[in-house]
Amino acid sequence: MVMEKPSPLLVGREFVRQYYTLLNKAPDYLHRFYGRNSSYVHGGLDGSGKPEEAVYGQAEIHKKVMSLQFSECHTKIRHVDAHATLGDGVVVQVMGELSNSGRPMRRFMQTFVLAPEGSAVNKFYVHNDIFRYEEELFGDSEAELGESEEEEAEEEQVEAHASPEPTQDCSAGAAYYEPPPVSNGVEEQQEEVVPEAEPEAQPEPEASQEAEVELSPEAELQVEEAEPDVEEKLPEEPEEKAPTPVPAPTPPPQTPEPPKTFSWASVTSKNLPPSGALPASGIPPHVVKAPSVQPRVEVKQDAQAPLPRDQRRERPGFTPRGPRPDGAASEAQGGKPYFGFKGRGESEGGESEGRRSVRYPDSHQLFVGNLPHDIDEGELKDFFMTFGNVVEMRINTKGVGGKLPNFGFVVFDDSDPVQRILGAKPIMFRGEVRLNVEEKKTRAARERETRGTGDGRRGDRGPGGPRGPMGNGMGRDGRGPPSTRGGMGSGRGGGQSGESRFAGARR
DNA sequence: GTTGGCCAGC
Repeated sequence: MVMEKPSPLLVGREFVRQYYTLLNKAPDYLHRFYGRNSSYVHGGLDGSGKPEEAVYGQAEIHKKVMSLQFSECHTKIRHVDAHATLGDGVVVQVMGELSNSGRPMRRFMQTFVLAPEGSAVNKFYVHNDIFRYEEELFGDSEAELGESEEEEAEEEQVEAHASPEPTQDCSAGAAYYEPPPVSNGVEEQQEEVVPEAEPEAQPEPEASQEAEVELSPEAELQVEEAEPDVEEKLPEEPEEKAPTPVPAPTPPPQTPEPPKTFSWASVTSKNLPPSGALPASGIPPHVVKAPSVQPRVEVKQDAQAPLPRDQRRERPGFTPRGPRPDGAASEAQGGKPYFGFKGRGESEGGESEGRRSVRYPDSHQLFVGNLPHDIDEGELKDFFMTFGNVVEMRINTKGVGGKLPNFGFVVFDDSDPVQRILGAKPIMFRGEVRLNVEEKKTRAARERETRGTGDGRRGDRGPGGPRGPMGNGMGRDGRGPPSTRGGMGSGRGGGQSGESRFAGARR
């Protein structure tokens, strides 16, 4: 009842982020997103030039994925649409470009149907994944001009084999076609239709209207993985769902032990993502392309090993934990990275609710100066969402005497985006404004700088070179370390990439 | 032009 679910868009976006990150970093684990009856097709043409058919089931999907030999797969996401669909699922459509193995970017469109993973409210698995390269279908002929009948025919074919049975679940539901009692439809629309109008910027939860009723509350709690491993799987969803005649053929996880609810608390920040659109405005759409080389996805290790706590708090995404929930034990490696949100009604592991319990280390925060005066948080957030998951942000306009020195802080759930951004300077906003992005400094740090600049080097970066694995985020400010709980990421070596970049690069 | 807000104990 109480558990509010995140908006479809939010789900979609986070999923997209996780998916393409995994695709980049550990494609061999990609299959874990899928279930036993999932369908998967990833472009390609068969011998006769027809689009390839889908494969079904996690095992097959794994094979398929492996055969595709993803390597250093980079993705630029141009747009993400996500709608609530039957059976409490979410259908996600992604348009973007993908480059595999250093080959040139190719435009694609990909559609996912995320089905709820029965036991818990906000967990999903990929039930359908349909990926097509634009060029393969539009390729040589100008498809857009005349929709020749050939094409239509072709399309039909595709559908024909592409979905022997998975369609069932969806279409079956369609038969009923009852306007779902759920409020989804509503919020859904709001989000899309009125992206900008959202009251997101407000830190105050009150700002909510129908739409974000569900989000704002949990926005406050950053539960992260502060909570124990225990995932509470609710026996069933108290959610009011449509009569779903055929829920989902087999949300595989009938097993009483879902791998682990990945807490996406971080995702649900106080700001609602205004729209699914990425700032195609004028920026380098670095989008989801995974950060640095460091395979931060320790997935590799093995599915069973308990994750060190600090790893878990990084990105609540992959780290597949348990054995496969779906009983299809034979298939490749264990569990699937179901991804999910942690509704506030859900397992908080006894956390204090409504309170943000985690402070983000400076290394996750980015100071952004030289903001246009008319900017609003939604816009800025959208802008930075292309680099990573923006968890919090604030635009500060403590104008001095009428002038508005516009600056703000963007908080990511990880330090990688910050490093990437710093490494990607200059950051152009709206194609014309050069944002002054810097690692957030604390006053102490700045003072130290201003006076103590003894050597040319801007102090405090590890004397041993630009590599201090934990030079970031640990008690730099002399105000005490972020505390056991807040001190995240320090264990992970990744993300220090652009370091040398911003040393000394300030104004 | 410019680096928030902030919890909290020996």
